[in-house]
Amino acid sequence: MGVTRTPRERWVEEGLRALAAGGPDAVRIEVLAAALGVTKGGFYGAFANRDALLEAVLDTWERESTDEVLAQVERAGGDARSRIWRAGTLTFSSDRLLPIDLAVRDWARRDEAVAARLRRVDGRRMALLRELIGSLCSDPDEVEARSLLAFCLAIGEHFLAVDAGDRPRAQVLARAGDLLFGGPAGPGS
Amino acid sequence: MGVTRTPRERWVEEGLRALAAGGPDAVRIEVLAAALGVTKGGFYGAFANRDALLEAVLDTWERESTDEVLAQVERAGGDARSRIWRAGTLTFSSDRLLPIDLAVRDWARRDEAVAARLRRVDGRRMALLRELIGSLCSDPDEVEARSLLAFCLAIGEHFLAVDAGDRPRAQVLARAGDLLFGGPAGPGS
DNA sequence: GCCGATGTGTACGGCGCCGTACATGAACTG
DNA sequence: CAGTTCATGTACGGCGCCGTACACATCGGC
Repeated sequence: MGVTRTPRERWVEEGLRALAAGGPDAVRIEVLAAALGVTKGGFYGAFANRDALLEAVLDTWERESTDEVLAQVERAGGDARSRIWRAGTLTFSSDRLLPIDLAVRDWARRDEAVAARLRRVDGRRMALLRELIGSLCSDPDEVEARSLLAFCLAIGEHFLAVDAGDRPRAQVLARAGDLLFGGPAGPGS
Repeated sequence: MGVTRTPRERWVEEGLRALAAGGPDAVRIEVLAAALGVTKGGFYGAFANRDALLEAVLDTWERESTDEVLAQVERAGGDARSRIWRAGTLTFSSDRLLPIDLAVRDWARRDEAVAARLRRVDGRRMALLRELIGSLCSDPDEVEARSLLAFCLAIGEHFLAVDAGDRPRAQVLARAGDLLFGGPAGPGS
């Protein structure tokens, strides 16, 4: 029997690349095939159609963004502040996950099924933030507000298009982190 | 001479609608024409091609998002906190501007010319925030951090997909606003 | 009312893509 | 070495869209 030269994962991998680079409309079977150096002939052996590929792409993204990130944070341990930082870094400083995340986030505005997935993912992320910030701050309303701010900072920072002004972006972000996780306003730093 | 039944502004208006609903890929001339109840015949009298329409669409968005919003804020007056709130509301609670803004923000990730426009727009918005928050807070580093947080909150809040948890979103946002603009941590409220 | 100018409908060629049908060829089996 | 099987190449029909060419109609000026 012939060898499977292009198994599902390779299509998914290339699909993730295309999604990250150009959004869901850029996930074109014939384009992916060309990028993989094959024709689309074998695609329909691995997937029923384009939508099935998009589902598989989202499955992979969801698993990597939640289970794998949370497992790594758990494994590395550390105090609350460093866990927050690690979770944020793994998700939003990753050349792999970040652009996919931003693309999915926009996609979710137009597709309710994608929005439902994103709610699951963001829900788990917020749960982690609430838990960790809850150990730094006692007022539950304030925990919620700080968690939302932290998440919005992590996301919004990448959608924002401001030239760094005079200050380096990293320094401003560090200062913002102080405000949220225990700067002068917090319960202790 | 014939009457212009479908002047440039109507194409631009419909283009903005399509952009807001489905991103730049959804701005299809034949689709807009159908929505306007005409054929694409007249389009190429008003525009050289599809790209020219997209430019005009962005021009309109940029003008409405900056000059018009800033003029309204200026006209209405009020103290710093209420001006911030008004600017945010005009931009990010508008059924018209908000979805266009989110679509442009994603588009900018893939198109450098769009990114440059967005930098101009966000730059003017951040300048306003710096100025207003600067009147509430003296430390310039902290002004920068709070401005960035405020902007990220305004943007990220709409890209986030979290079900409200137990608390109503508006209440959490209000609490976050307190943290940024003069809650217990601020220089005075 | 007729004429020329101008906006729009219609028809066309081309392109890129989807999904299907079938041919091909490579690997395993005996 | 022949037969079977399976992944892939190739060819095709269809669709939606872009941009062009041209016919038509509608209006202004005379």
